[in-house]
Amino acid sequence: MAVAPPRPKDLPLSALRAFEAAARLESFAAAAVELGVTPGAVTAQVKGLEAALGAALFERTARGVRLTAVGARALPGFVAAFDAMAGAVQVLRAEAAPQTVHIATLPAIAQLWLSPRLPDLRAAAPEIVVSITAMEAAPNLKRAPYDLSLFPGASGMLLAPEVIFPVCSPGLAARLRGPEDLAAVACLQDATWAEDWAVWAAEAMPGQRFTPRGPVFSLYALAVEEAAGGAGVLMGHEALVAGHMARGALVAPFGTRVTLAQGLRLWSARPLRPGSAVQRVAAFLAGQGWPA
Amino acid sequence: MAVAPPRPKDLPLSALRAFEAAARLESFAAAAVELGVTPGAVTAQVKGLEAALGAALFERTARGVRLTAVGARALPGFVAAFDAMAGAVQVLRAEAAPQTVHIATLPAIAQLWLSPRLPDLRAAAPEIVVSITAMEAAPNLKRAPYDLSLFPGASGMLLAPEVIFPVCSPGLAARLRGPEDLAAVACLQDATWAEDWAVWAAEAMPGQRFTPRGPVFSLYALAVEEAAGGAGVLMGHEALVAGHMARGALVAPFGTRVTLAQGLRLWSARPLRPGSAVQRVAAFLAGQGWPA
DNA sequence: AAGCTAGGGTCAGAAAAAATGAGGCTGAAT
DNA sequence: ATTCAGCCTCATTTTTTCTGACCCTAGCTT
Repeated sequence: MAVAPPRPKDLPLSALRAFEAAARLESFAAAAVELGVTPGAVTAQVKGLEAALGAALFERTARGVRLTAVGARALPGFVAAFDAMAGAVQVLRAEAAPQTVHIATLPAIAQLWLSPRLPDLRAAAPEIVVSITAMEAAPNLKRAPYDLSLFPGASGMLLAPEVIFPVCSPGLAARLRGPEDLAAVACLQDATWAEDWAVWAAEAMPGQRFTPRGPVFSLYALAVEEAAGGAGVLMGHEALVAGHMARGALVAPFGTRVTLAQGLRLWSARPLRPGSAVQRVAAFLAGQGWPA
Repeated sequence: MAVAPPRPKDLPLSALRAFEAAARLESFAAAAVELGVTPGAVTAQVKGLEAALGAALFERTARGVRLTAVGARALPGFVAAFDAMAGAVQVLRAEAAPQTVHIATLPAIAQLWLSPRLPDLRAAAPEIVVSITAMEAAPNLKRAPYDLSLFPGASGMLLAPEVIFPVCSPGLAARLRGPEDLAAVACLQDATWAEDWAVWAAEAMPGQRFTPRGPVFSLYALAVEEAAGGAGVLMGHEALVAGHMARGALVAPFGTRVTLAQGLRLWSARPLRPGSAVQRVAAFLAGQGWPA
């Protein structure tokens, strides 16, 4: 005979997630990217939340959004809550699929560094399933569903230093006497490492202005193939062109090598449990010495 | 020119919420009640989550569900995460509507204890909006969106002891010589406090079996009105019938009063910030002495 | 043994929520 | 003045979620 409980419904979780992302990133557009939706969806979610609360959370300007005092005071709790949620999801995933390891990395690293090492890894630990996701920028490991990330950076476990120097096919190399000959050939560039040529030139040709001319690639692995095919000179990252150099497809025509401050580094989302699949994969990757 | 990121989509939050509730309560049916949906909806959510994970989270039996080892290891993280989320929502609500206080209580307490005191509260703090939600059982304050809860219980701040004794209209009282006369009149009962008569009878008529006969109400306030109208004898809760007794509508025909172990108590969801609307309302309620 | 009950499962259809896509507005930077 | 990045709106579409009705099983009751 008890009456139906007309309870005040709670706030929708998805709207809270949109608020948290938008507030943390201080941008609806950035939040939309993070959440994988369109900006309009974020607008709608936040608007719905504000309507439910009866208070504004953002101040909108033509240049973007800024948190109101109310929103700013509420934000830290949500950041913590969603961090905790993501952590719980990681634990759940690990429990559900204890032999699967998810790795996030740059496309170039995935193809040129990680991929050649996978056969050995499979041989060493055939029961581990390695899942690799390529992306342009390192994910927020507190949130994204990856166990390991492999990116150039300044902190984390160093897997290989970043040493760069021009590489090209042996045939093309025969026609290059010195760095000044670069002006006469195509200099392949990669969009991800747009600064490479300038950095190297500053070392190899001090005082001279050098503007590389040649095709720009968005996939470094493709640029490597093109260079091996004789299309031009590419700024090689040692860790990524080592395979091609070892089999003679690429050679270094000049002696100048530049070591970048950041190297290829490994991060883990959470402390590695000894014996876990993640820990074993990390140990394998860390143990990959660099073939001289 | 960057390729569209085909990212692995995260687990749906609503499914995680269903899992958390079902796992914590160890019952899909109970989770459905807590979430305000039908059991079928919970089934579907959990099933979807299990499918996404590729692992079973519950063992189903005809008598209910039990967590699997995987589910059990994942649960604590989700409980913590949803607690944090609810806390963040509370903060957000408080920031958005700092002058609103949400109180959860029994219907009977709402009508017979709280309601008569609201005019004084409004007079003392007219800027505070008090929202009262009646429910059958005390909510989980860590989760439910209430600032204060007012229920019979053993812990929390005592607002009034629970003293019970029979009450009836003055006219009916004149025909009652002693407790044994109760067998000849209607004994009104309330579903929420089904044990009241037995408890009181054990004290007032030791050794005798006493089974109250009379209508059963699911709304105590209605039973009080009926009793005042002469419909029978009701087991009165002092804090709730005081108003009617003060104006003579109800009288206590017998001298035996029984004090229950638990009293009317006030809980708050989180520490009271001095000067906050919640703190002021709590102080007002706590300061309500009991008219002798 | 038959009936009852509590707790889950399933399914089709309905309802609600969320997302899209196209167009518009604003103000800072060029 | 023009461009451009960001946000807003709105109608429409897509996806998710929920319901409602019914079935199934195991433990109790009668």
